[in-house]
Amino acid sequence: MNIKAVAKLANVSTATVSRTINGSPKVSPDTAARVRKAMETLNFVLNTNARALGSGRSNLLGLIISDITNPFFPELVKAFEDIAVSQGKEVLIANTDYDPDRTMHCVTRMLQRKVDGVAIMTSEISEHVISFFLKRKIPVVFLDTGEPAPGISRINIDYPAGVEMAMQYLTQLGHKDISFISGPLNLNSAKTRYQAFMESSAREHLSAKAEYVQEGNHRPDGGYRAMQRILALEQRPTAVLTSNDLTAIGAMGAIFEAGLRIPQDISIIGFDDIQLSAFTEPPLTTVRIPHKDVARVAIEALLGTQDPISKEPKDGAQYKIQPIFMPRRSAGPVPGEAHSFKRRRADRLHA
Amino acid sequence: MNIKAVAKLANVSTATVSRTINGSPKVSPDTAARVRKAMETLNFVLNTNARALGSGRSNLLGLIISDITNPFFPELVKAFEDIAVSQGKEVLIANTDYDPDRTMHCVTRMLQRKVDGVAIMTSEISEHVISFFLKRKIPVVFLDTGEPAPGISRINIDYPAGVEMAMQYLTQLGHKDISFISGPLNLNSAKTRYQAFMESSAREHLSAKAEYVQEGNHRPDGGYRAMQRILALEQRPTAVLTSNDLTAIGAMGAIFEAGLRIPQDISIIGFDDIQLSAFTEPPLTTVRIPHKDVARVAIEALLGTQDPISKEPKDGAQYKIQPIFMPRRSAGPVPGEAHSFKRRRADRLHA
DNA sequence: ATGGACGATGTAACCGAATTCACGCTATCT
DNA sequence: AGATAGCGTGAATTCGGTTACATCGTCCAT
Repeated sequence: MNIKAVAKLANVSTATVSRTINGSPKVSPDTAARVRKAMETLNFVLNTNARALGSGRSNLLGLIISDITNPFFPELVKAFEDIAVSQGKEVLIANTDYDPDRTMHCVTRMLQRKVDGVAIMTSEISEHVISFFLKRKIPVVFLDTGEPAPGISRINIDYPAGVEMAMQYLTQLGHKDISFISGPLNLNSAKTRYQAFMESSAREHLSAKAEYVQEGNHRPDGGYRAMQRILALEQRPTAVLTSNDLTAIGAMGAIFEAGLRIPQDISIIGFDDIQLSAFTEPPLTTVRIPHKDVARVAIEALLGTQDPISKEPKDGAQYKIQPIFMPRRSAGPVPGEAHSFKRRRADRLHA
Repeated sequence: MNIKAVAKLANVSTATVSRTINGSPKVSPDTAARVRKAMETLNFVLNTNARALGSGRSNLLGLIISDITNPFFPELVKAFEDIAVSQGKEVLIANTDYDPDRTMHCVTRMLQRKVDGVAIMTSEISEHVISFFLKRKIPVVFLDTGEPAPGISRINIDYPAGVEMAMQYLTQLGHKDISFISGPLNLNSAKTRYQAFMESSAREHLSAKAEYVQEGNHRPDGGYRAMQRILALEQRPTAVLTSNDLTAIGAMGAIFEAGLRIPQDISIIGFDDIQLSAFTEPPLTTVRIPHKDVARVAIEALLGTQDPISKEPKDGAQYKIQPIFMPRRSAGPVPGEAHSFKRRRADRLHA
């Protein structure tokens, strides 16, 4: 069941078999046919390990994410994988669970498997780790982190713009007291969004009380608990912005349990736009991160990143991705004021 | 940056380096230390491909799922990965997207990478595919499919029991007209649940009208549309059972949009118990598939499946996993009847 | 003293492909 | 006819580890 057996059966050398497998043009059509038939009858399966070893190329793209349990990531993974496969690449997924030890383990795995490139979609990677890849001339693309640096492509989601859209929407609906539920603030990604909120908040001259910002954990239970704390505040905000949809959904649970209505009593806006957000009750108004674009750009950065001639990594390109505001029904006019606010009907299916 | 360089620096043979890496007991402690220091200073990273090729073992466990976008699977993946890593194995994930072509592609990937075992968590694999693994003496464990066969371990979720629990719960609340939203009925997994529903329905002598069963697609939008069809029925059912939580959440959207209340006007029960189900409004009553148990048993089956002496696969063990009924708030008494039904309060956090 | 057992290490074959280089054959040009 | 180019093919090397087997002391029992 190896190339040698195929070669013997087809009465050619192993080199010819290898060439046939790889679609080399310098194999005559009938030889190729003979080889293919031999592979067929032997049920031949290529050994990827041997191929990678022999050729020095693995055909693998690494994808490091923080938490596969957060629906945003599977959606991203799927998009990434679809594109990668269409380019003849495979994907190696690793998740860090926000844990530095595990992160290091993920990086090691990528290195060990000799990936052709890595997309790092978690910001919890200390910068010095990058050098591991750079030293080996492995293209890297980062989502959403840190300073520009030579040789590193970065995809930046324009969080400030996203937050601004949400804030604009809310202020236009008359909201002045807007709360924020952040992710765990020891994470860079969470800090970025938090800062965007603070800046926008200041720009709009809103009351940015310290207790208006509560820390969640990017998961529903964190949003639930954070919202409970917010609801217990003396001066309750009329709107809440959350750092991701999961948090928002958890927060909605707490709001309902307090006997309040969304959006009549309190408005809420999420971030990410996961599939389910269109199906909550009410459907969640959110800021979509266009994950397909992210995936597309990431792969483009990875595969286009090597100068085809010198094989040296090109200088890292910087990409900026614009979030898209998705008005649904969880955010409405501030209570007690008459605003024209149209309820939308069929907004669940056409996301 | 290969073993040879390390060997030279540490002044030993490559064999000794290899032994050190693999923790062989027959390396003297100080030699091992010397080798390790050499690896350190050279920033040595093992080449997994070469290792796999040389040793014939890949240390990889394959995991084939149908749709990474359905939150049930990431939860399963995570559990599986956690356990695998604790056993020193890595996980290779592949998803079929319910697509036969892609399924074949997944199987090929597993074969090519020479996995040490495969957990097939999608039922959309034609039985003949198994022979690919069996022929190569690769342990296989199936979730939830087909007939017992020698050499194949199977994990069977007791769907009939799960459906029965839900049905019992509903009938005790007075429901007689119970609808079912199935998965795509061309899939085995969906058919299994559908049949369980039909049998249970018959057992309870319920009106199993044909139009009470509507086909979804395992995703929210399918549940939404299916529910719209059900709501348009002349005699509307008072309760709906769905084939998974995603479907249930979609269906809830349709119910709310029709101006109905859950559970006062209509009860709904899901299947799976994904994280989010505790945070919908109302929290979703569902039948939990204990995914951690599934993962644990799967790995146990895979790793324990080879006779340690003969290296022949042992006869496939059969495991049965009992679902767990999770009463929350989306199912209540049949409308118009007085039933004692206690609303639960803090059921979101303690899933 | 001697043979054997054992522990630590080295030597070299091997895993299954990819790839370089050489070679033979045919077709074309002068 | 002889030089030349090109195409299809094969032999042999290489990739980076693992591992069976060989080697060499050392220590102990006889």
